[in-house]
Amino acid sequence: MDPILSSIKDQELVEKRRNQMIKGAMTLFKEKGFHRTTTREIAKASGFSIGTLYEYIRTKEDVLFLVCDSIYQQVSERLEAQIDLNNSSVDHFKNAIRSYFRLMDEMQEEVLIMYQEVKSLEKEIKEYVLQKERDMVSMLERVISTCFPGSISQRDRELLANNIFIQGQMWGFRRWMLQKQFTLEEYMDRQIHFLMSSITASE
Amino acid sequence: MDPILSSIKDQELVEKRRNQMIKGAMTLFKEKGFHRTTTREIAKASGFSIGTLYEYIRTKEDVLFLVCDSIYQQVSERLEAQIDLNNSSVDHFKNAIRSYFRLMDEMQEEVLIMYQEVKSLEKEIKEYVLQKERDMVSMLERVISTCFPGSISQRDRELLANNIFIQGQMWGFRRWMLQKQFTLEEYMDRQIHFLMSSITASE
Amino acid sequence: MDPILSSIKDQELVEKRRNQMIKGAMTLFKEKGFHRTTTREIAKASGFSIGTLYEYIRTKEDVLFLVCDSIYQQVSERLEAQIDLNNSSVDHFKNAIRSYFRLMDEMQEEVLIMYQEVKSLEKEIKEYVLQKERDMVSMLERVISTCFPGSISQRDRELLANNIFIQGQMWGFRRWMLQKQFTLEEYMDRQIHFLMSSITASE
Amino acid sequence: MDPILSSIKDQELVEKRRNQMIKGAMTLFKEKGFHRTTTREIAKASGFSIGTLYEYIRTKEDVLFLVCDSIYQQVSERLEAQIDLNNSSVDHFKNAIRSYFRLMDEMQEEVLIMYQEVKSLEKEIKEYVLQKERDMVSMLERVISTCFPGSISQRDRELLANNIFIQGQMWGFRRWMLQKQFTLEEYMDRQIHFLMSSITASE
DNA sequence: CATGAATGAGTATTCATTCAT
DNA sequence: AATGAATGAATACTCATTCAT
Repeated sequence: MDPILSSIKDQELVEKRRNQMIKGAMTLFKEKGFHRTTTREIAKASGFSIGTLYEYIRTKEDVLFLVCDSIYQQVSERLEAQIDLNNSSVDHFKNAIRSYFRLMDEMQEEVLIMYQEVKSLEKEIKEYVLQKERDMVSMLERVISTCFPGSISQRDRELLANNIFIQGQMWGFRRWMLQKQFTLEEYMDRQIHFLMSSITASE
Repeated sequence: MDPILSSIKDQELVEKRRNQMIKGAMTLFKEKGFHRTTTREIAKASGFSIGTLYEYIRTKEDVLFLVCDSIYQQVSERLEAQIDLNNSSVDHFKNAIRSYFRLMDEMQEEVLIMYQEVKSLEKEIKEYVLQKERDMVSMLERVISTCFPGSISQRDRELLANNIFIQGQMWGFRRWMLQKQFTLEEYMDRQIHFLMSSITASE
Repeated sequence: MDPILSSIKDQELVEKRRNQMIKGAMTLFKEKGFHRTTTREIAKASGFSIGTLYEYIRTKEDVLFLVCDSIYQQVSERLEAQIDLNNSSVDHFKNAIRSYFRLMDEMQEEVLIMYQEVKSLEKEIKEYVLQKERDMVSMLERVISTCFPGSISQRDRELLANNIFIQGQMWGFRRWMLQKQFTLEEYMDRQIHFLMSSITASE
Repeated sequence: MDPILSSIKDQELVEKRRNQMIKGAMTLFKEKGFHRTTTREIAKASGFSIGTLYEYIRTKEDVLFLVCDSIYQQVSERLEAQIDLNNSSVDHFKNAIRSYFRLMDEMQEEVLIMYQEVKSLEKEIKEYVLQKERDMVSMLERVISTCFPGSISQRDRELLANNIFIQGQMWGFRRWMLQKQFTLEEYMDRQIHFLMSSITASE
C-alpha cells in the first residue's frame, strides 16, 4: 500500500526518486527536525529541483510520511530476519532481543525522528504508521510466546513485549543519559537479565 | 535560576505574567504542538497583547522553555512530596512507584509535549532541561537505594530507575496501545510485580 | 456592510489603509488586470509592505472586492447626486441620462475592470456586487417612471433601463469602435434621440 | 490567416489537434476562466499529453486565441448564413435580428468567455480578434442598409448596429438580471419593437 | 507597563515551458 | 509525432519580532 500520490507514471522511477528523497530528507530531519527543514533543502539534498520534488509528492507532510514509513520498514525487515519462530529455545529468545537492541543502537537517530515527528502526521496517515509499531510489538510478543509457551498470560506477554520495545528505543533516545554509564553490551546484558527474572516470575 | 530575560523590572509581575503565558501556551501546545502555535495565539490565550508577550520573553523558544521547565517543576515537586527517604520499607517503595505512575497518568499530555519538543530547544537550554530529567531519575534511584540497601549495584539501580521512569512515561505516550488493554491499576500492578522480580534477581 | 475582515482594530486606520490599497490596486488592475498583478505590487503601489497589506485583507480576492465595491460606490453616489426624483420633466430625464453617460465616460477604465474581473469573485461576494448593479439599474428605471408616468409598462421600463445602462457602459468598453466615429456629445445625442422614440412608441 | 505557429508539418493533423484543443479548452474556460485553467488540464481535456499540446502551440495564450477565434468564426458563419443581402423586406430585417438574438442565446457562455478574456490577449492578436467583431457589426449594419435604404445616416446605422450587437450579448452576460423577467421571445419582441421606433424616427 | 500596527524575510506550492527519448 | 519527466521562476500568504505611542 502506498498512500502518497505522484503525477509521475513510471512506477520504477517513482520508487527511485522517492528513495533519493527519503535519503536526503532523513539526513536533514536528523540534523534539524521536520519543521525546520524546508522543501527546497529536501529537493537539493535529494539531488533534484523543487519542481521535481513536487512531481513525486503533494505536500511536505508526504515526505515525512515516506521517511517514517521507510524507517519502520527497515526496522521491521531487519527484526523479522532475526526472528525464527520455529526455534523455541531460551537462547534464541535472548538472541532475538539482542538483535533488536543492536538494531535500535544502529538506528538511534532514525528512531528519534519517529518519536518526535509522528504526531505531526495527519490522522489517517498517523494511524497507518502506528499500526506498523503495533506490528513490531506483536513480533516481540510472538517470540515470547514461542520461547516461553505455557504459563505467561496473554496480557503479561503484551506488557513485556512493550517493555522490551521501549527499552530498545530508550537506548537510543536517552543516550545522553545511558550511554555515559553503559556500553551497549552491558545494557543488553542487564536488561535481559532483568527480563528473565520477570519472565520467570510470571510463569 | 531563570535563564529567560525580561525587560520588566517588577519580579512579581514577571512571575504572574509568565504563569499566564505558561497556562495559555500549554493548552495550545497540547492541541497543535509548538511549531504550529503562533506567538499571537499564545499572547491571546495568555490574556494580553503580542507586545506585552515580548516584554516578558525574547523569543518564541523562551516560551517553550518556560513550559517545559514548568512541567518538570510540577512533576518534580509532586514526586518529591510522595517520597520519604526515611522510610525504607518495601511498601513505601511500591507506593512511591505507584505515586509516580499516577502522576504520569495525570500529566500524560504535558509529558508528551516534553517528549516531542525538547529537541527544539537551544543546546544550552536543552541541557538545563535534561538536567531536570536526570534529577528525577536520581530521585527514583534514591528510593531504590533506600528501600533496598545493600546488594543492588549502583549501575543496576540506575538502570532500574531509568526503566521505571520510562515505563511511567510510556503509560502516557503509548496510551493508544496500552490503555486499550490495561487500566492504570492493572498496569501498575504488573509493572511493579515485574520490577520486584528484577530487584530480587539483582540482590 | 463590510464583509472583508481585518486584524487591525482601529477602524479609521482600516478605512485609510484600504483607500490607499484601492487606489494602488486600481491603477495596477487597469494596466494589467487582476490576475497579472501580484500582491507585492499591490502592497508597493499602496505604499506599505506586504505584511501590512495582509493586516487589512485576508486574500488577494479581497482586494478585488474592495476595488469593485469602491467603483460601484462612486458610480452610485455620483449618479444619485444627479437624479432628482421630484423633477418629472422630460428635460430632467434627458439630463439624467446625459449625466450617466458622462459618468461612464470618466470612469471608462474602472468600468472595464468590473466587466472583466467580477466573475473571478467568490459566489457570495459576487452576489453582493451584482446587487449593486441591480440597484443602479433601478435608479435609471425610477427616473423613467418619474418622467414618463402612466403608460409605459413595468417591464418596458426595466428593459429600457437596462438598455440605457449598457449603452453607457458600451461607450467605455467599446471605445476602440465607437470613439473613432462619435464624440461623446454626438453619441449621447443620438442615443437619447433613439431612446425618446422608443419611449414614445411605448406609451 | 493563422497566426499561431506549430512545429508539426502535416496541416490536416494540425487542424485536427487544434480542434480537439479548442473543444477541451472551451469547456474548461467556461468552468473556471482562462487564468485558472492550466495547460496540463487543457492537454488532458484535449486527449493528449502536455508535450503534444506544445507541438501545436507556442504559449498558453495561443490557446486563448484559438478559442476566441473559433467562437467568432462560429458566430460569424451562422449569422452570415441567416442574412440574405438580396432580401430587403422589413420582415427579413426582423428575422435577421431574431436569428442573431437566438444565436447569442445559444452561445451565451462562449460570448461570456470572449468578454472576459480578450483583454488578456497580446496587442497584435487582440487587434485581429477585434477586427472580427467589427466585421460582425458591419454585417448587422449592412442588413440595416439593405432593408432600410435611403434616409438613415451612415452613423445612425453604425450606432444602431452597435446597439443591436450589444443587446444580443447583453441577453447572455446579463442573464442573471434579464432572464428572470423575460423569456427570449419576449425580449426579442420588445427590443425589435423599440428598434423599429428608433429606425422610423431616424428616417 | 501595555498596546498593536508595521515589517519583510521566509515558505510551501504551482505551473508554463522545454527537451531527451 | 508523441510523450512525460524535469525545471525553476514566480507567487500568495505567514509569522516572529520591533518600536512608536
